[in-house]
Order: sequence, then C-alpha cells, then structure tokens
Amino acid sequence: MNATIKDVAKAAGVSVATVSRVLNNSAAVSEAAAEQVNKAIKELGYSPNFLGRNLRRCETNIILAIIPSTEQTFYSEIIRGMQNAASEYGYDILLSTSNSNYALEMRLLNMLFNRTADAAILLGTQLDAKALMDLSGKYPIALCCERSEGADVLTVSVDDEGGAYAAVDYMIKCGHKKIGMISTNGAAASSLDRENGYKRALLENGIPFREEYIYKGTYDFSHGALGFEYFRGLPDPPHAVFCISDILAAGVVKKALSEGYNVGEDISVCGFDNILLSGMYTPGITTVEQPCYEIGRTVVEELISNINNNSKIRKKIRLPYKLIERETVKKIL
Amino acid sequence: MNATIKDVAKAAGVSVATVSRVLNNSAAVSEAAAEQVNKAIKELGYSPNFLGRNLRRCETNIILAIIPSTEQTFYSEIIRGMQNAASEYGYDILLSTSNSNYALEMRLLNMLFNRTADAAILLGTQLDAKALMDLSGKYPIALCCERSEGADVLTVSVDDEGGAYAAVDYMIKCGHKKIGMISTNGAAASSLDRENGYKRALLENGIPFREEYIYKGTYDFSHGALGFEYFRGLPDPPHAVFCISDILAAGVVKKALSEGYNVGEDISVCGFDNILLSGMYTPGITTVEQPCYEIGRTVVEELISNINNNSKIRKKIRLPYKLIERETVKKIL
DNA sequence: GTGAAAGCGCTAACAC
DNA sequence: GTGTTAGCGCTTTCAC
Repeated sequence: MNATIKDVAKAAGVSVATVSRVLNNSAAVSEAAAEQVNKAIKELGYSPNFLGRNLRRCETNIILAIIPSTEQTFYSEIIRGMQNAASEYGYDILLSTSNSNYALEMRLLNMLFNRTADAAILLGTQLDAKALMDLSGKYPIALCCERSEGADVLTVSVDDEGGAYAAVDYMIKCGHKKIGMISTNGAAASSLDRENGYKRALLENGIPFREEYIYKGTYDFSHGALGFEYFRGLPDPPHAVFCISDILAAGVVKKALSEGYNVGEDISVCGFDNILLSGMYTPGITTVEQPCYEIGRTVVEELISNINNNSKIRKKIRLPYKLIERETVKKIL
Repeated sequence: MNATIKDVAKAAGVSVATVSRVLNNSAAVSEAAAEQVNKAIKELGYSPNFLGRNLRRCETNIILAIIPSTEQTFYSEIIRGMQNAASEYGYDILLSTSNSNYALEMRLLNMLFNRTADAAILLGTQLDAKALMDLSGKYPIALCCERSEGADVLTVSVDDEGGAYAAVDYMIKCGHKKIGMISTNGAAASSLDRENGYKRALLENGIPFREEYIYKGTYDFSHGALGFEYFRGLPDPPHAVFCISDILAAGVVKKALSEGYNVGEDISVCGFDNILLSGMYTPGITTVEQPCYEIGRTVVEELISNINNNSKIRKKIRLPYKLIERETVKKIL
C-alpha cells in the first residue's frame, strides 16, 4: 500500500492539514514545518491520491477528447495544440477513440457522467443535434473540426466553406472549367460546407453547376478510385477534381496514375486537410491546410474559459485555412 | 449538483447499501426493492460518482497508454486491439501523447502514482532501463512495440530481427546483392534488432557486410531523401535499400522518383510497418507488416493478467511479422 | 434481504 | 501558524 497523507503527517510530526497546506501551497506554513513535511514526503515516496483529492474538490482537471480513430494523421497536431493549452491551465487531455461507434462513444462519455472527467471535446461525434444540446446543457463540452447542424454547442473548426471556395476558385483561375467534386454521402456538416464552397466558386466564376459532377462516397481511400472511375464514365468527364480530403485525393491520384494518366497534366486534383501524406506523395498533392494546432489550442481555451467562469458560451469559431500549392493542379494559362 | 446515492436511496425508500447492491449486483436484493431503486435512478438521472467508488475500491479500471504522438498512423490498430481486449475485462484505455518529451511523460506517469490509472503501457518511452525497472517494481507497466535493452519489463512487439531478416532475404532472393540500409542514430532497440536481421540475412547468403552501406538518421521523412543521397554519393552505391520504417522508405522513393529514377526498376526499396501510406503510394511500397491489432490485444491481456493475479510476470513477447510484396522491389531473376 | 456505520484519502472550515 | 474534524460519494462489514 502507498503512503497516505496521514503517514506523512506522522513522519513529519505535524497534522494532515499542514501537509495538505504545503502540498497545495494553500496557506502559510512555517519554514520548519514545511521542511519536515517535504523531507517526509521524499522519504516515504509519497504522492497524493488524486481520487481523494478530486472527490473532495469535485473536479479532476481532466478533459476528455474523443476522436474517431488515430488513423487520420491530421488529429496529431490538433492534440498537441490541445495539450499545450490545457497544461497552461493545469488540465490534462486524455484521448479516447470511439471508432465512430455510438455505443463506445457513450461509454466514453460516461466518464463525464461519473465525474472521471470535467469536460469533453468531440471530434466527429455519432450523437445527433438534440443529444448534443442535452449534453451541452449539463456538462462543458465542445465540438472540434466538425460542427453539428442545428446544435447550439461550442465548436471550433476550419472555415470549410471558405477553404473549398478557395481551392475551387484557384483551380478555375488556373484555367480549369470542368471541375468535379468528391464528397461524402452522410450528413457531415464539413462535407456540406465544402460542397457549398465548391458551388459558390463555380457560381461566382460564371460556371454552371452540374449535378453529375459531384460524386458521393465514404471517407475511405478506395472511394477516390471509385470517384475517378465514375467521372471517367461520364459522357463529358471533368478534367479536374476537388476532394473533401487528402486521403480521397490520394485515392484518385493513385488510380489515375495506374491508368497511365499524368496527374497534374492530363488530370488535376486538389485535396483538403494537408495531412503529411500529401507532401510525401509523388506528385505532391495540392490541398487546403487546416490550422490544426490552432484549432486544438482554441477549443480547450474556450472550454476552460467556460469551466472557470461557469458559463456556457457557445461560440462557433471558424479558423482560417491556407491553400497549399503543389503539383497536382495544372496551370493551363 | 448531481444526484448521489443518498438521493436515490431516499427516493426509493431504501438504504444506500441496497442501492449500492443493485448498482453492483453484489448481493441479493428483493425484486420490489430493486424495482424501486431502478425507478429512482432513472427519475433522478443518477450516475454513480466513480471518484467515490474508485477511492473506496482502490482501483480505477483505467489503463493509461502513453504514445509519442498520434502521427505514426500504425498506432491506430494497436490502440483498437488494446481497447477491445480491455473492454472484455472491464477496463478502459486512455491515451496520452508524450511528444517524446521526458517531462511530459513523467507528468503523465504521475497518473499512475496518484492512482488515477491502474496501469500503464508505454509505446516508445524516454525512460532508461533503470527507471523502467524501478517503475515496474511498483506498478503494473508494459512496453509495447519497443523493448528496452536490459530492462526486465513485460514487453510485446513484433519480431524485429526476424522481420528485417525476411525483408533482406527476400531482396537477396529477388537477385539483389548490393543492399543498403537506412536506420536510426539513437539506441532504439527496434532499430538495432532490425540491423541485426539485416546483417544475418547478408551473412547467411554469403554477402559481405559493408559498413558504408548503413545510413543512420532520425525517424523523419526527410532522412529518406538524405539516405538516398548519401548512398548515391558512394563510389559503389547499393541498388536496393531496406528502411526501418515505411516513412523513411517513402522518403527514398519520393527522392528517387524526383531524380528521375524508376523505382522498382533502377532502384529497389523496402520499408517496415505497413502503414496505410505504403499501400496508397505509387508505386506501392513493399514492406514488413506488424501485427498491430494483435500486439495491442496481447499487451493488455498480459497486463491485466498481472493485475488480476497480483503477479509481476515479465514476459517478452515477439509477434510474427508478414512480408507484404508490392512494387518497389525489382525481381531480377 | 436489509440497514447502520466505518472508512477509502483528501481538503477546508473552524477554532485556537 | 497549526490542529481537529466534517464530509466529498461510495462500498462493505456486521448485525439483525
């Protein structure tokens, strides 16, 4: 069994209150006493039991971050941003992967209900708007990267619409007119927002929107190839394609390459996210960068601000994107 | 404030002991009482406070997994394996990223000392063998993916030596004789083991080992290109290169491609890990697959077995690799 | 089958 | 500046 605060008190010849005081620096303690306590702590190898402390304080200083999986490498920087901001406020970030599984996500959220965590950040949740609103009414929560339509919940993400607009506008400025888009089937708000950006870029450049130029699949790599094949089967196929993710973009690049296309010449491709893969690929994939580190920092700052002020301000923060030009978009003009 | 067990007891007209019994199914309770309790729980939206429970039980059922970062996409499956095994035993896995930072890792390990977690799994630690031994004497810990030379600690990883041997032996059987290797500078045991596998394959095939055929850098993508350039500058450059990671392999592939080489023809490359990137790349990167899911399952099974039996069995488990043939190794014969 | 009560380790009044 | 003590929410022995 580990040493407790009592053991330390006895060894130091003081009361538990005094030990607690030096532990938390919560009140003045005579130098002599403090010294005795610290000596005893060292000798006994004492470390305060946080279960006791947290129970007493009704807080854990732990923020739970639920991510679908660690596969999406772009979460990495977001998490780093979260951690850095959290530690500045004395909080720790604990990660959990839900595998996009509703039951598992609920089980993890249980940490909120059973007081093992003070707050939660959801990166791509399975919960619907109503459930999120309920949750947000009772606990400090935030959405990250993926907003929920109709849910008034603190959320921070990249400017999806603007990023997509910028990408497509860039392609148009490069001389492209027939631009397809690969999006997802579900109701993911980020996909919807990016579709809107795509449409607005077309519109503002006087290019008519064509329903058949949008292919919808899943987030899986394989749907890049599938989308490519779909477009190629069209009577009047697009020469360029904007994808809602780099993974999908890589899928079309790989498929096009394997079919003998010269990507960046015969066909142009643009992704979204700027994951490591995009820079590593040959050819380098042109994409829209998300300010991951800043996104991570911002959510926890806002969340902790809500916790500390016992407020429930539900900001919707959109952070700026950045277009990353590489080699997959041909400059015709 | 949330409802407590007292509130439930009052609402149900029973004692807290009875509520606890139905909560934990720990002893027989009359059907009538159980019904009352469950009704009260539902009405009050009661959820047991785990801080109280855990404090009382002296356990949290939480296993902390400390990973360097979520960037290495191959951790993803390992984590899934850990989670699945853990949940079968009533445990949860909580992730934390150390960013390969000693101070941060210690701060996270503090969760072990302060009883916020029952056990920890380290995937690539900054601690030295002595510190690990000390830790292992006091808490249930395990190493995952990366053993520590001289530390008698429960560890599970892929058969690094065997995997490297298989890769190099395969390249030799494909007709290659001049095979370089890109490894890392530090004391990472996995790199050392893979170097040994490389040397043994050479030896057993009667090919003399050449010191200048080993390039050592960091794990960073950029060192793939650096290694490639180093080899090319040699008076008698290798025609094939085995890398200790897929990221590094992708680095050499990209660099070679950009220099006009036909990878898989003019130069052959083999990686290690079989991360998603390898299959997505063009050309597909030949590599050695780690049984990630199984690795994850196995560590937590062994760890929980130690916890439950209050034992400290320090198995060293090596799981089998699998060679994945793709397009970056030329078959000369 | 059920309740009273002790106590897990800690913090924070409160009294001195 | 320091000690005593109540109590955070829970489980579990013990008695009935």
